[in-house]
Amino acid sequence: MHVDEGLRDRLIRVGGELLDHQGPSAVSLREIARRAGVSHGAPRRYFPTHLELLSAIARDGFTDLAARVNSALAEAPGHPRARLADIARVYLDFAATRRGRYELMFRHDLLESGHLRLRDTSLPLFRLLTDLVAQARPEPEPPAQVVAGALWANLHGIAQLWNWGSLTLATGATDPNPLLDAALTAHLGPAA
Amino acid sequence: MHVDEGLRDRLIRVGGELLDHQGPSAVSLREIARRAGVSHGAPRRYFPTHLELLSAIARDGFTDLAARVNSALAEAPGHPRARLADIARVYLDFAATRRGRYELMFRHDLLESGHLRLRDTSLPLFRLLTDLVAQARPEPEPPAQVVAGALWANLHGIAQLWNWGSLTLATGATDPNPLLDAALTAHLGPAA
DNA sequence: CAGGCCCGGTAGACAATGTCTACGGCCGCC
DNA sequence: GGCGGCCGTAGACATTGTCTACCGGGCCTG
Repeated sequence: MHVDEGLRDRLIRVGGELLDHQGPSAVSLREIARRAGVSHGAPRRYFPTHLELLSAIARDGFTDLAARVNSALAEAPGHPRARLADIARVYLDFAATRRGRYELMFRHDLLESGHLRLRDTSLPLFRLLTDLVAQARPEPEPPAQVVAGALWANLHGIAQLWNWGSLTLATGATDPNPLLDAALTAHLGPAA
Repeated sequence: MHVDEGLRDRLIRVGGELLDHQGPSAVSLREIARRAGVSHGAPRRYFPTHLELLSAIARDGFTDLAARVNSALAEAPGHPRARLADIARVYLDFAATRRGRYELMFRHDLLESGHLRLRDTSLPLFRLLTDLVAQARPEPEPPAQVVAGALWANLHGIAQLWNWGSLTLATGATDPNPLLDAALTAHLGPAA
């Protein structure tokens, strides 16, 4: 595979592999070019700046995350509340499994240099979250958007704090699932 | 003031000012040295590596945050639940007001290069959080540590997602307070 | 009081990186 | 058949982090 992909796609792919294998600090423009077998100036033809290439890689991560969420939902449909729990688990697993990717995806300087509209890529996922929250919680207050936002923030916070071990240090826990369950029931009420 | 501070403290201070005024990308070792009026090799006497200087600056941020929390608690004592809300507000305000500092404080590579025990600096704050949660929630399940962890994660997530505008984009909100209130009542029950 | 030592800072070098510019080859098209 | 535009090369430049050699002056020691 990957036989006749253009250089642009190859750069994104190689950069992604580098990110996943060697960590975010290894993803330099020149190293990507080296591994792609081109000169250090070549990427500039497709990505005028280093940040734009990183944004493209991050974008790739968002679509991968969305795919995982969708496939998880497809194979085990259930109550909205159960589906939200599934999404949450996929989210946390993604953050823990593909740390570098996740970190890159939420780098503020990438999100703010919005040429590639990175944020827009995460919007459909949030919309799905909001819809499921609206179904799982019939009460009108607080509005589903607010609950969904708070829940997303909670997921994100758990993922981050867990990933770098702050929570294990503070709580002595060896597993983020109790935290996740606490967050889910806090925002959505008890399961089933 | 700052008349007879040693170079070590001056580097931390100048670096912090640089961080607050010009953003995280401006905080280079050489620029700090320049602004401190010393040669580019001077910092090495006190900080063997760039990351260690950054860690010291981040540490400074944690002590500042702790000071703000304590002063807020001192001037308006109330029920544990109200105090938690105060802490949360201070936390979010800190993250929004001193963005660069906050970002630096939670850079995983700083937290992981634990020579300076950066994480330990945030521990007392978390302990305070846990104690207040235990007082505000008499129920034994889930344990206070878990609730405190989930709440902290939620605060952190709100601060992050809010800071780079993802939440305003997704929810159209102009104020993070509804999210914060939703999170607080979700984890701690309704106010007063 | 003299001499050596070490602390704290200087200065230069080095590799690596991101960005910019000039160049070249190769393709297809008129 | 020539020619123009796409795509990649190659070299330069400033900047950064780190390393090493150096040095000046104050302090302790003899």
